[in-house]
Amino acid sequence: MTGEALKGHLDLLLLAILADGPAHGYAVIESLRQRSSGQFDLPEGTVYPALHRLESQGLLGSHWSEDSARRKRIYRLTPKGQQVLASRQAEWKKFSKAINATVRI
Amino acid sequence: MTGEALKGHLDLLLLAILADGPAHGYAVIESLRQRSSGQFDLPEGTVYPALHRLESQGLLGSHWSEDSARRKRIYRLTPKGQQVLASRQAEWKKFSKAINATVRI
DNA sequence: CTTGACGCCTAGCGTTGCTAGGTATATGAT
DNA sequence: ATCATATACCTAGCAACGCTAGGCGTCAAG
Repeated sequence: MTGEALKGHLDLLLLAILADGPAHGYAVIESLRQRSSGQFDLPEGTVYPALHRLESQGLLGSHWSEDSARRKRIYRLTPKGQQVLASRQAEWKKFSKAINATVRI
Repeated sequence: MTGEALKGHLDLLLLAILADGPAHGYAVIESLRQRSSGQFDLPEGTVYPALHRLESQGLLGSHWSEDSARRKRIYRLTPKGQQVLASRQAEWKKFSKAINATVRI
């Protein structure tokens, strides 16, 4: 359903989800689905590598939760991640405005 | 400036430009730049292959203009291209709404 | 005891925008 | 005359990224 449209915008989505508080990968996928009313129903093979990428870039931190029998890797936004989120939001606004202006919607 | 954000949305832009009438590749690039106020300043290596792809998909037709000394390949929207443009526009609206809902803008 | 939800992972694929290079004509400045 | 710039086209190959498809393991319900 999404085609290739998501490319380059997934980071914004993940950072925005985690700006509401720490969460593990599977929960992120559910939040994505709920907030978008089912539009973003992303496979794990999309989300997990993206989270790893964001962590390797220093935008996310993670730790393994111990209180549950099922292992969960909890991600949280770093200060750098918050800054990048803000700039990604601004970029998205400019981008979508530019698309609308070009397509004349 | 665009990063990878454009991926999957270029077709929409090109179809929308050509919906205003036939044009050659170089003119399409200029229209893109003007309509987006400079945001979409795309290299030829991006636009020309994309036009070829759209033509091979039957969304565009083309012919070589003879009246000018400089050769120009004039592209025009096919009926199929108009249909696809309409659905791409609808997809873009849904997509941008879903992003805004997820990011909470 | 098997199905399904939960929860994680990664190798490799396909698409796509872009870089970098090439060709050629017209125009304006030096 | 010559050189730079704008116009106008092209393509091989690169890099990024979302996704498929597979795997591993826990837990609850039927």
